[in-house]
Amino acid sequence: MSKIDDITHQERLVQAAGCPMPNIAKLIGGKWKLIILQILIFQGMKRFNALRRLCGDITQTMLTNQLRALEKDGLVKRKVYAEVPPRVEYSATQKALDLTDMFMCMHDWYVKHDK
Amino acid sequence: MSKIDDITHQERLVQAAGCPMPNIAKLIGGKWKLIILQILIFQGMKRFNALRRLCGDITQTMLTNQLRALEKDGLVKRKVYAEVPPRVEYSATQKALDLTDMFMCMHDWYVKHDK
DNA sequence: CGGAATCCCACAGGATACTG
DNA sequence: CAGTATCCTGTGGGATTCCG
Repeated sequence: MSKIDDITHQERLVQAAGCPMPNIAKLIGGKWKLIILQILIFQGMKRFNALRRLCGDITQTMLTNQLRALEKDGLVKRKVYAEVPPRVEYSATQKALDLTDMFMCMHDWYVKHDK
Repeated sequence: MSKIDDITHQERLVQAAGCPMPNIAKLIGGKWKLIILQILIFQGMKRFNALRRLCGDITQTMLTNQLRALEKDGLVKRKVYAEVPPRVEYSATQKALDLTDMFMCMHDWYVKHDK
């Protein structure tokens, strides 16, 4: 590792030490948000009921709530088609896609320690 | 990026897509665990009351609970000194230190999107 | 100082029914 | 199909007290 990279790394360490976790928890905390985001980020756009099935045993109400919150925070895009029966498609925004690295870190860590 | 690196990256993406988030949430979810871990990882060993102050307004009971849970999951080391008054020091285990990358990802993401 | 024991409650999360 | 609208419950988290 070069000297400049080393300095950059140290700087990132210092910065990360002060990162406000409560703010992050507001965005991606709770029982379902990471699950929903993982699906939309790695599997792409999904319709409501498809997402519902992939989430496991989440209820309609809860899925709606979580999706609304994620949408409000700019993590999920909601596209409604004017059709009958109705069709609504959910997908990850760029902001959500930028969490890909974090998900991979989590996965690598999980595999290393708990698999 | 070389071809082999590219394949590795693709493979990591596929793997991460199936990473069980509920299991991870069990380990580092909830209101306090990420905060506690962040302190111990980036600031090193802390005594109980020092940790308490750094956490903000966490109660003794809750801090004890969270530390016990983290210790049980191998994320926190607890060292008791046979002194009067008692002294207990908490520190991050290697398993917790391996979360450093994840914290930096979170921080970079937070800075990019919400700072 | 660093807890354990108790009691307590708001609210995250869930079950059910109804609807455009 | 993709939602609301209600009502309900469990538990994550908190306040207080006591203790070695």
